[in-house]
Amino acid sequence: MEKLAQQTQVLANWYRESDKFSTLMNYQILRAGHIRTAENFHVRRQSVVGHELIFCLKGSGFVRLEHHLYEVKEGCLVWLPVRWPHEHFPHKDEPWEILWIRIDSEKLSNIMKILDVPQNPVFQFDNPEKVTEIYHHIFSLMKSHTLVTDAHCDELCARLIFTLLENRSTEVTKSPVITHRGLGRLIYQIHSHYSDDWDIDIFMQYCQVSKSQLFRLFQMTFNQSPLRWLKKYRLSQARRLLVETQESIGRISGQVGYNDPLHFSRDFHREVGLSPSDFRRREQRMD
DNA sequence: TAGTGTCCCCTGACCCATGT
DNA sequence: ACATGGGTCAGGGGACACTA
Repeated sequence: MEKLAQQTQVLANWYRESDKFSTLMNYQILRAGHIRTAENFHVRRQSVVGHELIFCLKGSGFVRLEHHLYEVKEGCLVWLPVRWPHEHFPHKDEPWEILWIRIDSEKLSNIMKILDVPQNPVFQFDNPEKVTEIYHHIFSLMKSHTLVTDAHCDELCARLIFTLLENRSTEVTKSPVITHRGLGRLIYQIHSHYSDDWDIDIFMQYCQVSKSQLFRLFQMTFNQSPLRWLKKYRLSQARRLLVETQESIGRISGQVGYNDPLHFSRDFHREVGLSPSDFRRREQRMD
């Protein structure tokens, strides 16, 4: 089929100044719009205020954040913390049509961290129509600017954030149900003493099972092997310590159970995509 | 038949040395 | 602080056996 040369069509575009109404709300919508892109459409920015939530209505596109490139397919939403250097552009073969809003709120940085957006900014939905509906509802309200419409937009932003939290709750906040008594005992011990020297033999002793049974238990409960689970837990504690304290990387690596800071740095980089010091700098920049 | 244990082999994590 | 390469060995998982 012959491909027609297309131009980007801006189907809707709104801009809001911060004023006495908007500062009353939890979420301030700064910009919003609906764009049908051509293949040459490309946005590249160093830093702007707020967070952009881009929903891919049709086609597909890409976003780049912190040197990582993510594909965004039809029915997916990407959360872009636009204070960081970023870019987005459509797939050449099927340029995307997007609905987007740029919102700001002092709460968003924390919500973003809880949702693990820096590592995983793309959201997929079982029911994307629910998200589209929220965008269109916001757009219809953006046409007028009153205290009532602003309050309504605030409610819709909260609903959108709720949808994202709900969407990711299975990955982020759901604790696996631990039915095995020995495994429960082991997990409790690790949470209390995660910096101790743990190995498979000690795991087996706590659980009172053989090695293969231990692996099966971890696979069933956490969908990963015992030491991989331990490593992820230690690195999550390291992230917390890097943000909450000013301890050196070497000291933190020891506190979370690594004998070798180099080994810690390498694992951290693999898991987070940044070195521990870069991660700390970035988190401090966000506050 | 489901649950569990044993054996065995390959992979990759870890440690160390070295360099930037 | 971080990267890289090489040697070592524990982890991981498949195949099969055992047992209640």
